[in-house]
This record gives sequence, structure tokens and C-alpha cells, in this order.
Amino acid sequence: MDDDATAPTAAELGAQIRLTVGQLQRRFRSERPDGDLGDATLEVLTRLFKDGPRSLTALSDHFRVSPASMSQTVNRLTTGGYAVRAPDPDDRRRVLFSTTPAGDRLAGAARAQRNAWLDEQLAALGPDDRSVLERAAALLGRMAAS
Amino acid sequence: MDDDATAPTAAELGAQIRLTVGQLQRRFRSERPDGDLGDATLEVLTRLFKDGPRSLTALSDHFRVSPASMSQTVNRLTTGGYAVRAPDPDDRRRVLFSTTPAGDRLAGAARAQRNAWLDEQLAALGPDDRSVLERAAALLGRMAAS
DNA sequence: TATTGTTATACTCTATAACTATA
DNA sequence: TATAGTTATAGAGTATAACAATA
Repeated sequence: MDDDATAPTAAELGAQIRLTVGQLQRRFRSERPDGDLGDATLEVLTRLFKDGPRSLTALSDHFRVSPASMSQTVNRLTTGGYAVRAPDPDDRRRVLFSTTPAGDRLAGAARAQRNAWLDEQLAALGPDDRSVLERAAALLGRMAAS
Repeated sequence: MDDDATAPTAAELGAQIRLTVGQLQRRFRSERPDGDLGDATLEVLTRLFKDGPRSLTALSDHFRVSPASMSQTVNRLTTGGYAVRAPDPDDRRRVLFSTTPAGDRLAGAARAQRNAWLDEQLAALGPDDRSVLERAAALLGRMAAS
């Protein structure tokens, strides 16, 4: 298998994926403005919506960001009225974050909008392209988890 | 083909890719600190290193970023001594950006380091995982270009 | 002492708007 | 008028360091 002519180096591969993901994201944001939350903030909301109340540490571990960063992210959610803090009765150092009804509505609407947009993008391409993305997503998940 | 049980929605697919790419990026930065430039800035330097002098507009078109953003990015390069501005004699509104010797050294070192790190990550996984990433990179490139 | 969470601060990356200089 | 580029400003998202409260 000696196809040097077209094979990108690992660094080129990484740069291409990083760049194009960012470009698609920005295009989505400009074509389908989604509300007043950024992407990372919306993903935290989605996590709370799907999985129920979580502590700050649980969230920062899940998303692999520092607790200080996550604290600011959930602040954007509580300030916007999309989530609330509640003390954990079992350990009073802990705070449990939960969605509000407004948060649930926003999470549902954002998911629908993103599904529609990405399905539209994929429909314009080949029929097996979706499975390419599925396999890549699974692989990236394994790489990030290890 | 009714495998609902495992098939992610398009939004989940997008979120998973976006998230894990960011996580891998942050892990790379913490394991192999790479110099004083951020990722986007380093990618612009790499572009100048590989393809030679480019105008601001050419760079902002290529990376699909506003001219104002690109202006700040190349400012970080010139401030660090990695690139220089030169007026274009054919059109005096235009500025051509080029790498300095220090910029060439940094671009080469960063590429080698990124290649080594990502090859290491891939070596820990299955043998066809690299081709999964290659196909995904090509697909994302087509999606972003369209 | 160790853990949980917050605040203060700083840096990268992006954007829009207002501007200058040249075509 | 239109294009190339810069500057001012703002906001998201990330980090580290210093801190308070609780275990």
C-alpha cells in the first residue's frame, strides 16, 4: 500500500479535521442562529437535559475542562435562566445543576435544529458519508477517552 | 438497516466530533507544549511555510475567517518574529506575509511534533483507524467547501 | 488535610463596526 | 465607488492561582 502521493501526514490530517470542524460550526451559527448560548454552553445544557442533575465536578470531568471553566459555563446557563443550582443534601460542598423548563425547551429546539441542518448537509453528499462520520466519531471518542 | 439502538442522531454525531476534537487538542497542548502560539496561529504559519507569501485576503479566504480576525492572527506572528509584512508592488493596498527563518524553524518543529504525537495515538488503536480519519477528513473538507 | 466550588485574571480566537489608503 | 487592510471593542471558551466552605 504505497500511496504516498495522496496520503496526508498525521499532522495534516489533524489540522484538516480541526479546521473544517470549526468552519462548519461557524457556518451553522451564521445560517441558523440558535439562541444566545455558545456551543460549549449548549452542550452542557444538553447533557443536563438528557442525563439529569449533575455536580460541577461530574460535568467538568465529563467534558474534560477545568472546574473553573465549567463554573463559568454553568454561570452562563443560570444567568440565562436555563439551569439552576441546588445544594446536595448528602454533601454540602456539592452543588447540583438542573435544567429549568426554559432550559428543556431550548435544549429540545437546539437539538432539532442541529439535526435538521446536519441531515441537510449530509443529504447533499454520498450515501455512505454518514457512516464515515459515525465511525470517525466513535474513533475520536476512543482516542479522547484513552 | 434498522439499527436505531446504536445510531446517533446527526446532532449527537456533530457534538461528539466537535467535543472530542477539542479534547484531543487540549490534551496535545498539555502533553507536548509546542511554543507560544495558539493552534489557529500556528496553522497560518504552516500555510505560509508550505505555500509561500500570501496576502491577508488570501489567508482569510482560505481559512474562512474575517479579514479582521486574520489581521490579528498575523499580528501575533509578526510580533513573535515568525512572519513579516511586505508591501505588494503591484497593488499598494495589498500586504504580503512571509515566514522568517525563525518561523520556518517553528513550523518544521511543530509539524514534526504533531506528527509524532498523532502517530503515537493512532499506533495504540486498530490498523484501519487511520483510514477512517483520512476519509472523515476528506469528507469534512468537502462539506466545509460546499 | 483533602475536596468542592467560586472568583479574579489573562490569553486565544472569533466577530462587527468604523476607519485609512489605494484602485 | 470598491477593495485591502487595520484598529477598537466585545464575547465565548479556556486556563492558572488564590480563596472559602465543607468533609
